[in-house]
Amino acid sequence: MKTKATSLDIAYQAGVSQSTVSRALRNSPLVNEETRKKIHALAKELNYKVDKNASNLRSQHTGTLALLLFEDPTSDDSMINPFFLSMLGCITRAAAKNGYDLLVSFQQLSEDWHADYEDASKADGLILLGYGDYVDYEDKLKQLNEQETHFVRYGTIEEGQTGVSLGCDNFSGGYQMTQHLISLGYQTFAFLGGADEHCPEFKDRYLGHCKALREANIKIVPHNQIDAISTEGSGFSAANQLIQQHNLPEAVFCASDMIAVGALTAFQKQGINVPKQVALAGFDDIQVAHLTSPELTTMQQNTKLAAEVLVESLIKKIHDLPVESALIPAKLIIRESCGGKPNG
Amino acid sequence: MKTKATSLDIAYQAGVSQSTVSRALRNSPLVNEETRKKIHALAKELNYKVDKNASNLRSQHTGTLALLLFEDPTSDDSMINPFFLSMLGCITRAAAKNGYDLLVSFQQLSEDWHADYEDASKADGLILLGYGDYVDYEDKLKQLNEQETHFVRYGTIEEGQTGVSLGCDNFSGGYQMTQHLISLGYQTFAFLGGADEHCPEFKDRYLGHCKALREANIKIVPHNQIDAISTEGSGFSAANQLIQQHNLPEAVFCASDMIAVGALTAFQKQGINVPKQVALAGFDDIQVAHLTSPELTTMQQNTKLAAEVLVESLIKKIHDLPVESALIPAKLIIRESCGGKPNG
DNA sequence: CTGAAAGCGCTTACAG
DNA sequence: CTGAAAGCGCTTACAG
Repeated sequence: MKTKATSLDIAYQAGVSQSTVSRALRNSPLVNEETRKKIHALAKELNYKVDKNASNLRSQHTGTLALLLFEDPTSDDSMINPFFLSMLGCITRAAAKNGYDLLVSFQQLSEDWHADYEDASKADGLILLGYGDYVDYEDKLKQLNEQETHFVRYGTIEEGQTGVSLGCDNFSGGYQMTQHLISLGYQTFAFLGGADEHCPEFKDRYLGHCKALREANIKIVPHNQIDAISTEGSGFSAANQLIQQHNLPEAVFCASDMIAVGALTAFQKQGINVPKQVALAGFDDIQVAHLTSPELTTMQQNTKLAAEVLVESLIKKIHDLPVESALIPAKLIIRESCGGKPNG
Repeated sequence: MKTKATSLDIAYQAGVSQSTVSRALRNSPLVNEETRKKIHALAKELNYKVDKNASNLRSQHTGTLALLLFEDPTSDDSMINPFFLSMLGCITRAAAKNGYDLLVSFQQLSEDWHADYEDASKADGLILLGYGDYVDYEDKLKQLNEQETHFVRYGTIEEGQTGVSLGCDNFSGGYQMTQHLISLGYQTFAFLGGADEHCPEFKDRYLGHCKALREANIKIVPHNQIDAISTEGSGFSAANQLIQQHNLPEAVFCASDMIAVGALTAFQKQGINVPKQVALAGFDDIQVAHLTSPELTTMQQNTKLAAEVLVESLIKKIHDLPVESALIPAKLIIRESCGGKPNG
């Protein structure tokens, strides 16, 4: 085994003290330009890198962010929700852009996630991501807060909730989509997706949906709201249940694209044409949304922006700057699955 | 700011030495069962976690793996290749299963990736992932090897290559798929995807394709191999180029599903029916493959297994155990896009 | 601008 | 089974 170079080796070869090497490497203005250059050259030559554990231990911060991804326990073990996977990609980029490393961890198993990362000095702060049932997590979030652990979560904003939450404007998204469907002339509706406090983002989408319906004097049919989690299989089942109820509505708004994709298959298997016999809309604008046939009309979440806001807010929290919860607007993407004229 | 509990705090409260606390917390058999329990209880009460930086520094290993994801520089900035995103998910799981944390990093920018992680004691080893142009990287890999940095890469296996490589059996995959197409009665073929040393996995798929063709005495038409990288847009362009060449072949084998998805759109825009007028096959079996219409016949990569092998091999390397390069078989998934009878 | 010294919070020989 | 002590490789007051 080769032995790794340390700052002492460099100090020895440069004929300066170890402190000076440390300063030079961090480009402290306290160091003479020439010695600084000499030391940098030597470091490069010896393939020296500052030991992160040592510097973290000494300076008491890590320069890394931990992303904790909560998965729907019911979802297929091998598959991660594509929306979160894409968020993960954007967050990694955003973290790198801000000079932080990113530790990624799936959290369906560990019970101790609320403490494992920042408390163990693995990360300076946590990003919580997932269609998590924050009702269940609330206690742990409280505990995080008491321990002064820095965290931000991606999700809904609620009265009196613990910590900072960044999220998509689900209510307005549900509202906009429904208005669009109404403007297309549809009169009867269904909503596929859980709508209670255990799936708060879906609930907000549903509430926005209902608001648009009420404004247009369209009756809300309670049994046309059918629970589903964000998987194809769940969307498939929910759509089949809807079909069996008879009186198929003219338009079906799904709480997520994954649900919509499953519903699309269900309709097509029953010989029900989308959009001619039923209009179908999703939410998220994941990649598959424009690859189905018909292409899916949906509300686009701006994952890149969301990731940046998440990372930047967390960094602010780490530096004890004030951060507010905030909503990120969703954008209506009109394609083929609802009839009307596609705009993109 | 609250001050974090240290092992000394626990030692004080438990009335033992700090060494004993350290031992107890790592469940050393050297510690009396009762004191062990007392210390664990105290740790929980005080919300104590072992400081990773301190323990890593002292023990000289990190318990984390770094995943370096090389992206096709030409691909859309906001979008990560879905195949690698799914690998990422599986690798995170596999790392967790083996008790390691995972540091994730995209590497299109940094020049120093070959040293940044293990040398800085951020990780015990590196996983290299991406349709990377390993021709360009070879020098850096050599350097990694010289520094005795532990790494494994996901990719092709080549004569005299540096380090351990795990990958899909692309050659056999290309061969199998082509045999399947031939068995369906197709006589003329195109291959969409780069086939030179800069995209070694595509090249192997192409070589397997050619072997099957030769065995069936089917002429290989060089201008029917059209370069493409693994994006929809590139697949779209390649298919359009093929269409403009006239004499559309009966079957088009795409080097990846993303290419196939783009090609499908191109064919459909030109009113060319898939599979009636042209059969279309992909590779990877990414999620969208079964959502297109017609559903895509493809070669499935076993991402879960690949991730586990990758992680386990790297861990072996870290422990200086011998590791061999290995190929993971791909599986033919017959759906609709090539005609014939779907099997699943 | 530079150096000597302390100390971050652990793990691990060493001695008992 | 337990404790006292050294030391991992840095950063950072402190003194000059």
